[in-house]
Amino acid sequence: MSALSIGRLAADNGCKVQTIRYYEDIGLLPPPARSDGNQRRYTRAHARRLRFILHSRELGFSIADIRQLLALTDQPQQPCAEVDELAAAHLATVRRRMARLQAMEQELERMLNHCQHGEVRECRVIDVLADHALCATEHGPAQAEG
Amino acid sequence: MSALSIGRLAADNGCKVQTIRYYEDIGLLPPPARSDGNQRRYTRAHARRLRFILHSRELGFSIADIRQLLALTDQPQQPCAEVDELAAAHLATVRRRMARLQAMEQELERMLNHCQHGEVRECRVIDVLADHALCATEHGPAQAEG
DNA sequence: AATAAAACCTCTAGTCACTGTAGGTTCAAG
DNA sequence: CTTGAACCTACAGTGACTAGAGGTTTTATT
Repeated sequence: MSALSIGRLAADNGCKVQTIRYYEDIGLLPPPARSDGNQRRYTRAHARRLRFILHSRELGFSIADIRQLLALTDQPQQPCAEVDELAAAHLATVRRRMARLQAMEQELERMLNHCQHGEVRECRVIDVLADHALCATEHGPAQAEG
Repeated sequence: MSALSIGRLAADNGCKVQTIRYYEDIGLLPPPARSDGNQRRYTRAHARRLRFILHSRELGFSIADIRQLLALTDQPQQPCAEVDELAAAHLATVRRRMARLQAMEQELERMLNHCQHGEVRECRVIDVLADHALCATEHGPAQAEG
């Protein structure tokens, strides 16, 4: 009878104790049994589910996506088209982010290369930041989750 | 004599009215003069500063970075080494994020390519999410600001 | 068995960079 | 002079955690 404490579960899987409690709060991890003193005691099923969540997060899936993916795993005999769609949509998002970062990278490189390392008054970095017309690319707005 | 309303300033520069008020709140934009009826009236200097902020944000600089950059522009006769350092550090951050996104991209591609489009029970996407050992790369944790 | 330290508990607030809403006031056009 | 758009302040919410306060339980050592 594996009865993991929350600290053990966290250490085993490389996350913080608070993160596990958070996933329980938002309903991603089912509430585990409790000890006589009200401390959480996890089974291997919990550990599996936690690993799924953590790994999906590492691959950039949102909590909302993961919620859906977990729901789909509870329907093992259904076709996996929905899973694939979710993953494909996420892949597209990742690619959009990469494109934006690439545009940023190019502009940052460009401005650093043009800087003469003199005074701030004549600094190319400052000039470019002050005027988008000096940019070579159309870089969109910044955005979250890399 | 140019006396821009907040709505005009926002429209001219492609941001939201609230964003401008927010930048004032946190001390990035100086409080402008007010009309008799207490509405904000901006000068071209405000517009310039706002564009600097917005453009820096587009290039992925944090508000903290921008605060520093703005402080440096107020010292035009100083050497621009600090500016360059900030930009270089940011470039490094951008590259780290790109590398992480690239790892994600590879794994997502791989799992989608291996999926047989059968049932969830045997879906490669689900399998990989459940077990990091099935990954080809060491992809670190996700993270913010793309 | 007693003690002390480490780990656990709940609850709340903070992070970042905004965005949205409520409830009220002012401005510009007709 | 009226209407409606734009403005005002103040506060709550977003995502995905993270950190802290203040108190309880477990575990290890003596």
